[in-house]
Amino acid sequence: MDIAEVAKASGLPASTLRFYEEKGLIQSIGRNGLRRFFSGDVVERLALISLGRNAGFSLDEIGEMFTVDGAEINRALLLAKAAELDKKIKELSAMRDGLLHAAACRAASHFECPKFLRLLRIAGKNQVRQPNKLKDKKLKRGVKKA
Amino acid sequence: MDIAEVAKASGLPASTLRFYEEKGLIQSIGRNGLRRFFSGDVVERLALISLGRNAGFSLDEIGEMFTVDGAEINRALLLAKAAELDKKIKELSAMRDGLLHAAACRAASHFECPKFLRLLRIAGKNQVRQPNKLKDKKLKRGVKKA
DNA sequence: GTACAAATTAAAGTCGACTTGAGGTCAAGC
DNA sequence: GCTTGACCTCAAGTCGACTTTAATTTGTAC
Repeated sequence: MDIAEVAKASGLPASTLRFYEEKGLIQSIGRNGLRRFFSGDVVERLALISLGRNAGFSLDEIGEMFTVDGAEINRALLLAKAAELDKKIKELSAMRDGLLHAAACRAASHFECPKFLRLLRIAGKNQVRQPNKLKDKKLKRGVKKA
Repeated sequence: MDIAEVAKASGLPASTLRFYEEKGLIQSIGRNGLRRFFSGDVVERLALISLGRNAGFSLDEIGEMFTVDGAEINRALLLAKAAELDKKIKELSAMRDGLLHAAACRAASHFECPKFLRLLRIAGKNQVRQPNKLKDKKLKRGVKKA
């Protein structure tokens, strides 16, 4: 497939595909003159990458996770990442419950509501700071605002 | 409390506190000369902000969510954000299961494993692109690498 | 054989969330 | 009365993940 086809199939702009190739996340299977040529597999790989990004992993992490070093995958790393996600899921659940409660609660300030405060503390447990995330901004191609 | 006390109590650097104030996320209750003076409440508010960041909301979103416009809170917005989190939670769960499976599965390439591919597709449903997230990098103060 | 849409490169720009740096103010201790 | 350390402001810098731009270079259709 040429880059335009991959772009259409994956929903990613060609510039991103080139960028990913440069980072080593995907590979073109050759060139037709200057033009890259990709195997169909790249589309699934891109899906996996998008998934990882969506789950909050950086491109570098994704690279580590899904590269076969030799023939042996980094199983320990995958398990660690799974555990990370699990923790994150618990935090998000607490946050969601907090929001739902805040929307329903009648206390003028949430800080006066013991239930809310309790959720705050639960969610605050083993918290991990991170740059920025989730936010859906540049959902230009294919995906519409949630 | 002065800024150093808030910094210690919240685990955030003073520079961040100034930045948050500038963005309108927190307020100092006055000045002692040049020096800001904060009420103790700000610490809980900061906890809430950290929580929101951790859940993937941008500072602007957090501002919208937890500002009392008039006396009436944005309940609809809170519900919408809760729903967003709920979706995210489902995606992360699928991803986690995918990782766990990948770590256990014997197929040389995951792309040959139907179970993995199925998880891929499930998680890929109503996906939402986002800038970058989760990653714990600048966890300098208080919080250690996960 | 020529035009042109599409691909290529390298470099620079963007965005959010902070951090860092330079230069200045001020209360307290010596 | 002067140094010091904590705080201040404003501007510029950083980081990850891309995007944009400008200047080419084609493959392909006519």
